[in-house]
Amino acid sequence: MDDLHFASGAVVAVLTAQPLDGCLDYIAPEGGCATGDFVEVPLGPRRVLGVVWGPGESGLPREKLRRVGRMLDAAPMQAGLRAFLERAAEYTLTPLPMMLRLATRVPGLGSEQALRRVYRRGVAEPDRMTDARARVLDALEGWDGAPVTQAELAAAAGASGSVIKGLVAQGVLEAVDLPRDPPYPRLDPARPGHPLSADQGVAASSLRAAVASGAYGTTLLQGVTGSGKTEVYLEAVAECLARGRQALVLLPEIALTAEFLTRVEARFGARPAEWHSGVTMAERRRAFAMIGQGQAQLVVGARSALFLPYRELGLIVVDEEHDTSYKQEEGVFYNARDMAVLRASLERCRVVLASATPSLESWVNAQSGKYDRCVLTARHGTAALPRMAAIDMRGEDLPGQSWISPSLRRAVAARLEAGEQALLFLNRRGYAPVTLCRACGHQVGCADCDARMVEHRFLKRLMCHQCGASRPMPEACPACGAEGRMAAVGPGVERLAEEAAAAFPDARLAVLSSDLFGTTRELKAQIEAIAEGAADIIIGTQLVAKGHNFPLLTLVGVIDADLGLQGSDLRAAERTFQLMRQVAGRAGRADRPGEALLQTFQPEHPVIRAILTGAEDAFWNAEADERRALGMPPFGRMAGIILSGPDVQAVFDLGNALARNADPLQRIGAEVWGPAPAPIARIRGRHRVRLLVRAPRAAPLQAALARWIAPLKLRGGLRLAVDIDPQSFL
DNA sequence: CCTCGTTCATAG
DNA sequence: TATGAACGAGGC
Repeated sequence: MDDLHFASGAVVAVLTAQPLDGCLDYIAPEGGCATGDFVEVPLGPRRVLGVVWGPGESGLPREKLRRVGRMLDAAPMQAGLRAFLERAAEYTLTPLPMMLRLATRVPGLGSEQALRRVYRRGVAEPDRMTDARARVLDALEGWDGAPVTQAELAAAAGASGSVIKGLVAQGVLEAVDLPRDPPYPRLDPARPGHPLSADQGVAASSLRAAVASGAYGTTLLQGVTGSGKTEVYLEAVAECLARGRQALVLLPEIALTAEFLTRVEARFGARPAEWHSGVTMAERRRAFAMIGQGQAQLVVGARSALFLPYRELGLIVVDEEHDTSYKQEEGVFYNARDMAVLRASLERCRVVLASATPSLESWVNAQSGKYDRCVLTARHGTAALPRMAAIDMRGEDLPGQSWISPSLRRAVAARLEAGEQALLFLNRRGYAPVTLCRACGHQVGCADCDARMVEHRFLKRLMCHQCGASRPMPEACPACGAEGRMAAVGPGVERLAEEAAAAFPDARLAVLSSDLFGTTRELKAQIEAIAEGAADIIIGTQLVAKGHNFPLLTLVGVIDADLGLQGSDLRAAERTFQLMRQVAGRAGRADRPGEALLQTFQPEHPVIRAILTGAEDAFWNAEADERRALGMPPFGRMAGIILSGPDVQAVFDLGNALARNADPLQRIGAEVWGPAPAPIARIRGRHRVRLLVRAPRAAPLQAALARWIAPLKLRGGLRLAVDIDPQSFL
């Protein structure tokens, strides 16, 4: 994408962030403009933000065009980012203006750079030295030349602002106006890092070499839990910074950034820029501006950080690359891991995908040689990998309404005796997954969707885990009216906690489930307390699998290891494998290997076997083969199903039906990303809703849709189009 | 006949 | 998205 300059009066296409289909043509302003310039353009009665995108393209007669309003004070959008937005829009079947919106979501873009007044020592001497004046000058001395505002200086000196004013009037102090957003402190890549093990050293130097080559490439950094992946990729970051290019580290959860920032500070001597939904408006504005000026060397952020205007990006790290939170399923649908690869390929930049349990796509790409691969086998700082074993539930004598097998119970008791911590893992929130009436057999379902309601006893409510609806726990059956006959069926973590409390009355229990904590801060505090030994038994859902360390933990018991294997979900096996390995990896400490026990009814199931033996390659091979047999390439292409019609309700009904009842699509190997909650566009009177599908070739997808949709009766002039991405960048 | 609320097309 | 035009219901 070349940068073009347009003379005043030329016709240019301007991309706005308005919900249109594409660019609009305008007349270039006095003094001309260039591609990438941020401008303000008239749109109807409004003035909106836009970016000059290229030469005019509509062919409309000149007299119908309006003139670009004014140039905005922001670094022009570079060709790399513009190309990225275009390719990403194509790939995710998103209108380009919506992509621009992702890249311009920052307050005050284009408004005058605000100033702040700071003070430094002037040439004059004070006419009289008073106590307060001396304190001010002392405080200024102690500030070491860094910019200091009046309020800061007054507070440090314990004097009022008028003392400072007085000194300024005499020329003892000098006021200077600096931009409000200060650059980020320099990171020092030359500082010595953590000492690396032999394994880590090999991986680190290969990543350093890859970054140094200054070319696009992707490396899968695969390392078991505790093998020290972070130290290794921080070496790649160091290499990138040393070469004067910017680095981006993506993390799946905001909760993990605080700890990571501390590690960066320890490694490079200062804190990097941060970008995620929890960052304040002022800090966002600063980060956006500094990244655009190349004054932020390292950015740590969530997936949206991919759309920032880096000056010279040299490295993107996607940590925990298998994590499903990288999938954005609202508004613009994308997977940040894929978009990282796309952006890097357009910026001659390196990508590092780090995970203990890579996604199938990444594994296949590494296997086929498309990605390089670095493997860390040894654990760092911990004894050894946990010992894995199955508890065959067919041979366990377990009374009804209880779920902790005698074998597991003995193992937990032994750990408690030794003063160690145990984790009971059940990936099911709430008290019981099913609530039914013993009088008529009715199962309480959700009124808004087709899922069953889950009892949450702490909250005394029924909740729908699919759509979030909730209602008070009913006394009487909603179907037959029988009083007091509602029964809980099956276990959730809350019920498991009840059982554990009865079985181990002297143990201190802690339940970790995402719905039990109001704020991330409360959750963090609880996790820290547990890590320091405030609980003997932890009972948790998949929350505990996500990157938090429990150094005292030596036993993990999985209550229902088969849970994720039911259903026709294409990724069921992959997800179960990842989850089990991640949870098991929590067990073990420096002086003592851990143990993981999986309760299962099918110990011979290939997924369970793979989890137990750690035969990952064989497992991934089998998975890849299975998808090939479905006619699906190991990683699919994106396809969009676009529903369009004048009746918005009809469009949504069908969109939801497609997303929720996606079996026919899954059977042909397509992974469906649910419909956007709002129409993506309303064009020429027709609403459009789009589902995104990672799919096999177009033909089977189209055939499956036709078979499926035909009997659904398209209400209200509904139309359906299937749009298959013509190429894949991977 | 006027006012209010809602729906709908439209933007260069 | 945000605006204004168009329309219909209801009040005076």
